[in-house]
Amino acid sequence: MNPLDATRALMDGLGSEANVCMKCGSRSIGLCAPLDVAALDDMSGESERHALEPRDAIFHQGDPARHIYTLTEGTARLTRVLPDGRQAVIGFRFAGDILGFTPDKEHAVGAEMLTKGTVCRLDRRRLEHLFRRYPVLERRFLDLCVKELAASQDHILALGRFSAEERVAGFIISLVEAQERRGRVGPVFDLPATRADIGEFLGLTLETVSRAISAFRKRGWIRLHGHSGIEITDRPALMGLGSGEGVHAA
Amino acid sequence: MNPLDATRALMDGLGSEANVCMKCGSRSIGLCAPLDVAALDDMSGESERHALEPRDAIFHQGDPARHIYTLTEGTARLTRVLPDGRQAVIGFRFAGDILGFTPDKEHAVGAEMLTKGTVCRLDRRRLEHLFRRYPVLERRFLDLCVKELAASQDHILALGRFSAEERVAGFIISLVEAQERRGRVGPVFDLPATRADIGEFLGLTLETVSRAISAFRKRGWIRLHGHSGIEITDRPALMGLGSGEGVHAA
DNA sequence: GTTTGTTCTTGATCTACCTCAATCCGCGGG
DNA sequence: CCCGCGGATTGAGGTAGATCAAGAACAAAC
Repeated sequence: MNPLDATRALMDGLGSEANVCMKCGSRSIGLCAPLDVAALDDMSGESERHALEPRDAIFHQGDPARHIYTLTEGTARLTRVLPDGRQAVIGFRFAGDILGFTPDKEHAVGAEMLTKGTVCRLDRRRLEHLFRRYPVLERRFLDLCVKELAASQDHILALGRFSAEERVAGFIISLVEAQERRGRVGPVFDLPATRADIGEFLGLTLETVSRAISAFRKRGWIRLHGHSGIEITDRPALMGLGSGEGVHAA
Repeated sequence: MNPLDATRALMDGLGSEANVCMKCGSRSIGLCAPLDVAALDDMSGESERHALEPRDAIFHQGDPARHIYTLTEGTARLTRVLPDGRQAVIGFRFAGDILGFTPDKEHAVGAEMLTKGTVCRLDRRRLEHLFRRYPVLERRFLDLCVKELAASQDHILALGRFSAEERVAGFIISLVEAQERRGRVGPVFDLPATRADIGEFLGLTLETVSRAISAFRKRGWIRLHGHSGIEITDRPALMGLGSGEGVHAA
């Protein structure tokens, strides 16, 4: 069921390699950022890397929450399904983000890859040991957690008070900023998700998302390159709309 | 401006009293829950208690975030205002909850009391020292943070996918559960907030909240006692609606 | 008990977004 | 090159909830 099980045999060798962590592209932004070389070496032995394809699940909603994951490459989607089948996208995650920490015994959300990528898997108990050995790691974890909480509050604000266009504009801006924080430059970037995914994230339908994007295009705020490529041509306009400046926007 | 400043003189004596923490009603549910007597004694010297009246601000959006607060008695509201004046209620907080932690230098949200109550104020830097002295405290803080993150995701789900009645039902249920976790029993409990506050929390107008509550009353799911008193007479019905069972609800 | 102000309720209308439906685009395979 | 299919776009009409407006219930002060 879980594709990680299927790929385990293939990847097991990698996990024990001495200095995988040293080569990790997310070393400078993820959980491990504050660790020194010795600690990273230690960490290599505790973690397993897994390569994943688009649409692969990292974990399912309801799975026992035995591991914590770091997304080291690629983009993932956090989803939650309701008893009656409705689905919501809780968030998107990028290289360096942590996935799967929960106070409960089971995952309340599911996580699936949107692109190819890799995750780094850590046993929850071993992480607790690591916390004891490297207090700076626990501090880092707490920081990331508080940051995520702040981001959640932004999203709550957007869902509760923003119009459709404001939400889409804010989403595009936050994506660009997330990419820039990870070193991506250049005017055109890729939407990692379909209109349907974006809609489920923003509490809108895919048609409404599409209409908002079309409106931005017609106003000359963005240019589209294929379905997923977006070039921002009027960033201030987009930012103004997406951050709640309301009708006073320039 | 900040009412804490105004009441400081009045309360300063209290803060230095040796064993305030021992008498603290929130000792068993708040941040300090895992601390032993010696640590609590230590903590007493680091924290200041403040009594607050309804509508008093604990801190304002934009204030420098120099302190962390524990709400020891009463109910508070977290709000956020947008550049154009729109306001959203990000959440409600009860005895034992922590307020005001943020990764930034300024508070991104404001916090105001809805009832009379008391808060316990801790300097952020001193808290870091305490973390070093009592690692169990940092662990506790992390736990509370992760729990809050899970609650935020629930709220995101509700705002994005729930109908007005579902949101109001879910809100009432979550309130009751929060009260019960704090020892409150009995069939009738008080809504801590006005219809307007509830609406701003749920992304609805006060009229829509009122209509939902009226609908529940007409269905015999609740009885009202004055404006804020609610007695739940059909809890399964409310829970079914409020947890996303959709049209299949019994 | 009356007054006064606040909060809540209920009704009528309006609108942003949803829903349903048709067409279009872009990309990979034959 | 053309086909086929999963997305994306665009249009037309419906609806949940917003908005505007009038009263009613409640609470606190006198």
